[in-house]
Amino acid sequence: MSVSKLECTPTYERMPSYLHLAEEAFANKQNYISGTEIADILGLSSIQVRKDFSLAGLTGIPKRGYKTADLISGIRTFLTWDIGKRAILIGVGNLGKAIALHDEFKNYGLEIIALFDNNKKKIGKKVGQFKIDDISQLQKKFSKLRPSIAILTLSYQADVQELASLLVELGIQGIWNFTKKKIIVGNDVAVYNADLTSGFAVLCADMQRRQ
Amino acid sequence: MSVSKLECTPTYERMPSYLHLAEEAFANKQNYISGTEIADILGLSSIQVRKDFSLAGLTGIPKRGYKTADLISGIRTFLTWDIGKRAILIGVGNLGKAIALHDEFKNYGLEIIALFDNNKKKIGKKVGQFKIDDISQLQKKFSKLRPSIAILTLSYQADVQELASLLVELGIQGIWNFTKKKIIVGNDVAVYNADLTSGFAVLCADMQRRQ
DNA sequence: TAGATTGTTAATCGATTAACAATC
DNA sequence: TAGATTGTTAATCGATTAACAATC
Repeated sequence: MSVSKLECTPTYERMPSYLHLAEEAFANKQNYISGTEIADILGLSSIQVRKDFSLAGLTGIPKRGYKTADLISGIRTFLTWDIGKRAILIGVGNLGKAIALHDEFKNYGLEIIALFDNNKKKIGKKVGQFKIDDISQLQKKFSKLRPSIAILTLSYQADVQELASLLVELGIQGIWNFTKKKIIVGNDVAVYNADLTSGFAVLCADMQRRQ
Repeated sequence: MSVSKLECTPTYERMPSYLHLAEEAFANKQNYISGTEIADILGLSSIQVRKDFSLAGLTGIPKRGYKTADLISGIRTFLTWDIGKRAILIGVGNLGKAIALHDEFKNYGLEIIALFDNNKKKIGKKVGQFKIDDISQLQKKFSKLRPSIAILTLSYQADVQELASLLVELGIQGIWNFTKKKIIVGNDVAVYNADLTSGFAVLCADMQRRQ
């Protein structure tokens, strides 16, 4: 009997919106929130909310609902957002800048510690608190930085696979890939493809469907 | 007998990467590409590629593969990317700016025609070729602009639902929602939630799984 | 207590994968 | 021709939804 893979990607995708809602409720001094209430606000079914919470090991009290404080700490633990993760960002274009300056990520345990680019005009310039590093120095600086995550926001002309292979060799554990290029890595490295055009394709299909 | 809903969201999500690959192959004077080749490059199974193409009405030739020129025009038609779509963008922060300046969206039929913000310091300033408009003028300017899509890149403190309801009332057909707030709209309006933290949650889960 | 809500098992639905005939 | 590849039907797998007992 083999161990189940237990993907539940859709469940993980929904978790941040549950967390956000629980934080709002908690800030409003609401101690409990029911699955029905959450479902109504997020446009989901209450069954799905309860099932998701069950998968995350979150329990509630019949007739009262879920304790907002428990939801917040429970979801953060479930997503490992209670553990700090060091990240480097490569490709400081407009999108890279937006992500680097999005200080809310800190709340999710994501700490961006360095920015890299290959453009001589950008290297040395400041973005927020960071001075942009030369990508040719990546290998040299990696061991001091010790990042577990690399955020790739390069232009699509770059050789993203070569860069990804180097990062894997250096010991990166996760790659948040905003480029259009798909990358192939070993089984011990996680890759999430966040190319914005995928979402736009789904939106277009949905618009067509609804006329 | 009711008509099938025919969601196939995962198929639509994969389409842009097929298109990108076909464009690259075509640019390299490669007239045909096989499903096996595409699968290898994208890290998918060839069965899935063939199934996706079948759903999109794309046909190939046994032993040769799919004509790259046909893939390009076929996928663009399937995604309605051959039809121009006018869009307004609301919330000109770092992410909004990055999307407004990302000129590649033009190739997908997305034409951003106006930017709005509520920050007095930003209104009137230029971003690329656009002068930022006052959000209070949205209703007044809408009928001249005639957008079908609204891109929401506001900060999460804003009342996104109120804004979305106004947009729907004015006749918007699709909302590309980058905020953390989920929005509820009628059945004739498409919403795609593109909150970046969902993807980060999946990446964290996958990293944990792979240790 | 009565009734609302949780938690879980079973049923359904949709997407992926397997198998294989058709074909250039 | 032989073999690689397409296209499709059937089987499997996983996620969603339904049903309902447990419970505060």
